Amino acid sequence: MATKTVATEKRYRIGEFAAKTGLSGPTLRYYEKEGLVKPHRSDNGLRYYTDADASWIKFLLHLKGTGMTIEQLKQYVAWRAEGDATITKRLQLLKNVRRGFLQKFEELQHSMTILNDKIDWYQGKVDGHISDSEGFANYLASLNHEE
Amino acid sequence: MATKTVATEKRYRIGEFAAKTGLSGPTLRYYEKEGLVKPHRSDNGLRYYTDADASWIKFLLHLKGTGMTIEQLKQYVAWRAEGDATITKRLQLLKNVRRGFLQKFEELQHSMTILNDKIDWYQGKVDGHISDSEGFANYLASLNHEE
DNA sequence: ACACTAGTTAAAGCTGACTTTAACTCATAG
DNA sequence: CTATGAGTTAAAGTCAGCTTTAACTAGTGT
Repeated sequence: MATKTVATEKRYRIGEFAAKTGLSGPTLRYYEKEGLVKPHRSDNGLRYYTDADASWIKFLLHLKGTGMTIEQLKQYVAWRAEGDATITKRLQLLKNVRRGFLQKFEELQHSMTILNDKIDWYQGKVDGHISDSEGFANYLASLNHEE
Repeated sequence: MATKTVATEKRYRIGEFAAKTGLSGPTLRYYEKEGLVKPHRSDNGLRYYTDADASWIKFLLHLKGTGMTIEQLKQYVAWRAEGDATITKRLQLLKNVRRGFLQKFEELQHSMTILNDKIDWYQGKVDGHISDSEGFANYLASLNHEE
């Protein structure tokens, strides 16, 4: 009789999985309570997570990183659970998220410009390239940057 | 006897100034309590702000936009009030802020890539370019994108 | 056997950044 | 003269997103 070998996927308990994903144990339980992730349970009742769960969490964190709130993620997850019928809704949601994100992104770039200008201005003062009396507004104007 | 005309700068009361800066009245008072902005007072005791205050607020909001917390802004403002002796400290603070910001910015770009890919993937499903069975992980791999 | 570490739950607490409320005054139009 | 609207203060409340606590159980190393 041949022995059947089952390729068993790696099981991560919450501590190991927390380290793997960069989240804390409590945060993982919190996400579970919110329905964002559904870990499995081994015979002894302890949670375990798989590599597939890790990919899922990473994807969620990317969505979160673009500005989606936990509530929006919950909505997304709920639609996902409903199956293909909700694909257009999910697509629409993600497109809305992207619109908001692009808007925020432009503001970030502008803020970055101002921050860089200010750093250059301070650096100029420190290095003596900019006169003691030249104000930042003047300096910005000289760069054709606003605000 | 010639009459001396003083060019008086425009005075904004809190409501008008709130509209001008996009902040709320309460937020302006909150910022004042935190020492981030010092409005002036007219004879009747009401706050007023000037265009210079507006520039200052806009600059603060840009710094805030790059990830500085209110606490960091308070530190910055405190150093500024101490005069030129703290210029290197301020420069250092802003450089630290920039380091953190650039880090976050890269993560944002990565998240953006993932979001775009996901949207394209859904779009492909909706348009029928992507087979019902092709998973997102596969799709990402086909683009040489990770996670 | 006993300590130590990791896990379990529900619930309360925390942080940052405001927002809202309460109770008031002051300036101006009708 | 009184109603309206904007301003004033201090203090309490809100919200998202965790984090901490309390009180417990279960598995592992010496």
